[in-house]
Amino acid sequence: MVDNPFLVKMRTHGDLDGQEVDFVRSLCQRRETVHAGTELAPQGSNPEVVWIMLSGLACRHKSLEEGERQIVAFLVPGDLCDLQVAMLGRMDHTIEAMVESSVATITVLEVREILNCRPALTRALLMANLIDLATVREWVVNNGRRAALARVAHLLWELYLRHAAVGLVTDHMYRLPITQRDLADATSLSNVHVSRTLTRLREEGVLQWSARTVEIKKPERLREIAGFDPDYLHGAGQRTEPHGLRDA
Amino acid sequence: MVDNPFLVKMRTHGDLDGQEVDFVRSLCQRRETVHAGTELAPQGSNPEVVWIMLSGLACRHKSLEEGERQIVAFLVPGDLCDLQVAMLGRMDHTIEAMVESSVATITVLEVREILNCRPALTRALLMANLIDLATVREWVVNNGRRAALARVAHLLWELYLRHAAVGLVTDHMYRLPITQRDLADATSLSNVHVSRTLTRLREEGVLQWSARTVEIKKPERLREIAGFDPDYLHGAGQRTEPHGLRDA
DNA sequence: CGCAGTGTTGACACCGTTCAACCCTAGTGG
DNA sequence: CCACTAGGGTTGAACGGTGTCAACACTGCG
Repeated sequence: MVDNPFLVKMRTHGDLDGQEVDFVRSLCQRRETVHAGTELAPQGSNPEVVWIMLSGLACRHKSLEEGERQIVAFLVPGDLCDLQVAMLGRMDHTIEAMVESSVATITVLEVREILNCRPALTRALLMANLIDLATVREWVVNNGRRAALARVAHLLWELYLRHAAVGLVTDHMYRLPITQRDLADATSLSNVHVSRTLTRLREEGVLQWSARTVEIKKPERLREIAGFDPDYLHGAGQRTEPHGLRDA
Repeated sequence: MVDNPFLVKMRTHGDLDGQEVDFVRSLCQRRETVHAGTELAPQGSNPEVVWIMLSGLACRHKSLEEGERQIVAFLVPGDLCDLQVAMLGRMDHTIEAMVESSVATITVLEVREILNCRPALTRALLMANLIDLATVREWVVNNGRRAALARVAHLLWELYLRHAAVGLVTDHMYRLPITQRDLADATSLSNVHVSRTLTRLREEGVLQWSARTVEIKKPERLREIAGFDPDYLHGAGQRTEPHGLRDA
């Protein structure tokens, strides 16, 4: 099993001392397993806790009339959701687990304690928040201005980097246990066109996606097709070529 | 002249006492006038201050190859930019004034002071941040899943509500001193198609846009065309029908 | 007056959608 | 062990919304 992905992420956003590392570990004690389809935070609800993804995959999505929906973010292990909403708002979208996932819950009180007494950790949380914001902005650009091929490539490359950043890439492969329809809902394409687009990427030997696992075969080419500029990840994707980050 | 729009906005996000009101006013003392086209924060820069828009209009945008660009947010009076970036990051996009604008600058030190000593104001800032985030997400939905007519309608209605929330709507009119190309860059459409779409809205008598001023003639119809759900503004757009909010 | 930027309109092309048929696989139950 | 089913993926054909290109109109300004 890899190390706690949330801890890994917090460490990349700032140097935590031993005490703070212990504190982060203790935060992730209260765990819960949710199965695929569970709505952690339905639209309209008032969450009283903040979730930390420890394993699995979740997404934020908004649905419009007629069953159409748009996914506006993926939550991978290490991500945490809705610091602000838990403190002062109502969900304007839904957070849903896409596969069986393990999450830790921390209370608003614990969050306040962090903000008051843990400057290094606070800084790391702010950084994570900044990256989340930048990522949504990049999605506007991606879904708005790039053609289907680049768009799908961009998303799969982003997810590759984000998984790599928390040690979840092995031999250029990461798990992506979602359907093409989910990918379509994230890229604002139709499921049919996502299928065609993936076929093209596969035929060009850029990547494989089977058994719920994405394998990047030509990283450089994929990045090029995607027109990817990693700035928006603010360093979280710097280990673009993870070397032997195996489970251990 | 209307009241300080930043103060108006902070007050809608929490009850500030007299002392805090004074403090907010004092924050907006150090003003600066920037002309159209000024890049307040170019991509790649490390801002050391936080801006507050007092008048005018600005946008965040990212450009791709070949001069294409995507606007990812508009900044109207009362908005403030980049709390987090000023504290810990580099700009991954550009903030640019679209017309001559008046901005106040506050230093990172002052921000820290607020976070440490002004709980009500801190709360209001967090709320503003939450709404900014929710707004970008809504843009993903808007640009990704709605047809051109609804998309343009949605954006113009959003801007209507946001101007109303800071007292900048009079007789269902607000100033929007931008070009159709700007609108196209925000909605991920071409300028030509924006032109056609606006013509349709005009022909249906829903709105007018001339002399850099948008006049909403059939609010209910516009909302309907847009498929607008105001949830994401978290109450900031509740005064949907401002009654005689005249300059005074 | 001339110019440049902006907006409008028409013709046409194209990317992506929709609809439909079909395949493949995993899971279920007999 | 096989038959059946359901969901997901693939492929083809036709349609349509939006982009592109181009010409022209309008406006404000030097």
